[in-house]
Amino acid sequence: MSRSMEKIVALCKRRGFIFQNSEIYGGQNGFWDYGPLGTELKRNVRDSWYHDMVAAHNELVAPESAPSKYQMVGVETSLIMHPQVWKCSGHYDLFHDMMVDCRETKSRFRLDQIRCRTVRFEGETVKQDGTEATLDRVMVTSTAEDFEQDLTDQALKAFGKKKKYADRLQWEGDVSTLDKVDVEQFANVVAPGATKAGTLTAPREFNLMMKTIIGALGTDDDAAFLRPETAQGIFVNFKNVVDSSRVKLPFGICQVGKSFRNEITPRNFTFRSREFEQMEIEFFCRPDESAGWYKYWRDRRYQWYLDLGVSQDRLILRDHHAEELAHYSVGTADIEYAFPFLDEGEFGELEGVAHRGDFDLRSHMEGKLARNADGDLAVELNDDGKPKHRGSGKDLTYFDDQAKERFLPHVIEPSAGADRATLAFICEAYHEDQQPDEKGKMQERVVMQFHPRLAPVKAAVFPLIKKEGMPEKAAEVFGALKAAGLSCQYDQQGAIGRRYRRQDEIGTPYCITIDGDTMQDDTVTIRDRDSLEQTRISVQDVVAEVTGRLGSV
RNA sequence: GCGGAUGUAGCUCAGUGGUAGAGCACCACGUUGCCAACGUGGCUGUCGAGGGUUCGACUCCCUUCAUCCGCUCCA
Repeated sequence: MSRSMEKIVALCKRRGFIFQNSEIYGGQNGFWDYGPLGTELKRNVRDSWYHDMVAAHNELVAPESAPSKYQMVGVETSLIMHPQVWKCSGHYDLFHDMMVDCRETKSRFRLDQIRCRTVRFEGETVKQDGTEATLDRVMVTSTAEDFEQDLTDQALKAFGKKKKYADRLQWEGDVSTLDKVDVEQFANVVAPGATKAGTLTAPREFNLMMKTIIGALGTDDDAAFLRPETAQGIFVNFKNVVDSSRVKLPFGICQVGKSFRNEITPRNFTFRSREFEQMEIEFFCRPDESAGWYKYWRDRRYQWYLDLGVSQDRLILRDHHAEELAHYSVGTADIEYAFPFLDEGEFGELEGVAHRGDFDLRSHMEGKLARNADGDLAVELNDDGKPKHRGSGKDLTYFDDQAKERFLPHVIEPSAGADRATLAFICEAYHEDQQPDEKGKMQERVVMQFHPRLAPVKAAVFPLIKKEGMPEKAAEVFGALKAAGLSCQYDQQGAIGRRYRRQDEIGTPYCITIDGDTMQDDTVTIRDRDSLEQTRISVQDVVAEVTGRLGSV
């Protein structure tokens, strides 16, 4: 079986799943459009998620393996939020990085992460890139953890000296970081790992948040951002939801919606896009119960993909290592899929389940948090001792009227990518197999083996031939399926085998054919996409048979 | 952002400094009638975009956009 990404992308385009955005104008890097079938598919992904997580959740019964009963509600919040939201959440600071590229080593660095120090070596010189000049004083750099040692190594390497001459280096000034160095000086800087000086480009700002302007006469003062995640819309509405909807801890607030990030390198089809859709849950619970809920959501969300047909061989639940954790996170697990565009043994993130403690609610209460010298989270202060980004000042604590306690809930965040999930389901569905044609000769078949709940078209209806009343009868059956709310296609074009193959290629699970017998005894055949098995059923049972086979949708 | 490759019909691809091609798909008619059938006929192109060289550019040159691969980046 070949799962080459190229073939999957071609099929997506050919059959109207996914198109390049603005394609007739040459395309737009990092943006994709869903065609008719892709729209149905993605809607089924979203609907399945919302149905399984929220709509069908019974708050009166504790699911097996859940620590207790819980409630689930939804919100739908605006794409653009108050700019202060992003300052307090930490996105504003973290998304604005000054970066430099090295022309020699082809590597890219965050300016503030490069340590540097000026050095000379007894009249020895270093070549300058792009000129004939030789320098007797250069600034060496390091991104290593042990930068003191690394700076020494870099300096010796630059001057072409052996390690034993380390004590003959003449250092000037203290170790600094490159963001504090004037750009004019960059010609004398030896980049990490480089052999010549002056290979760094001028620093460029990488603004990962998408900026926009509010107001018809908007100036830069009216700058706002398109949200880089939907989660903050939930956090800032936490109090509203608690005050308005009689929810009691533990409960989750869910949201499905678009988010935007200026990814540096959009790549791999829809996997890394600049506009993408998230399906997020922020689950609020008592701090002392948070570990149990974290485990519950990890397993629950992993199982969700398996239940929708993703094979266990290609789906992993991976706990982050301690050093991989974001500064606020107590624990994070990724649900990852072995996409065909990745190397063997590599996985791409579909969803992150994070234990976020009280970080988010606290941030919006008190202001932007950062780790202090003791390693505790505290409001980040400016040099003048005032909060760097002031919070809302609103009380976001929760009063537990059973325990008579007031506290800040902890949060478990299962954050799924709707486009990534859709892409994973597409990749997972793609199969090539051999099926016999009418002469019994084996023919290559492309079949999208979508789980029936996700299949963009649930059933297709064919009259075996275009006359003898069959099209009319087929139209009746088609009408009944449509009236039942099922996404269906009617096709009387071409040979029957070709019509089956067309449906296989878009993953339609069931094909219903009206033939000569139908006209006699009012029965039709229903053909299964994966087994090719045909069963004869009564016309009046068609809707019940199809909905029955589809299961709960 | 860097390096390499690619871009021609709906799809897969050929092509040459001198009138744009094939197969498949699609549509119509006929024949057949349950797994990519056959016959006949038909439709389809800003040769990714912009500029330059040339009498003439799909072809040569420059720029640009997009996709893929490798680096890099990814709170």
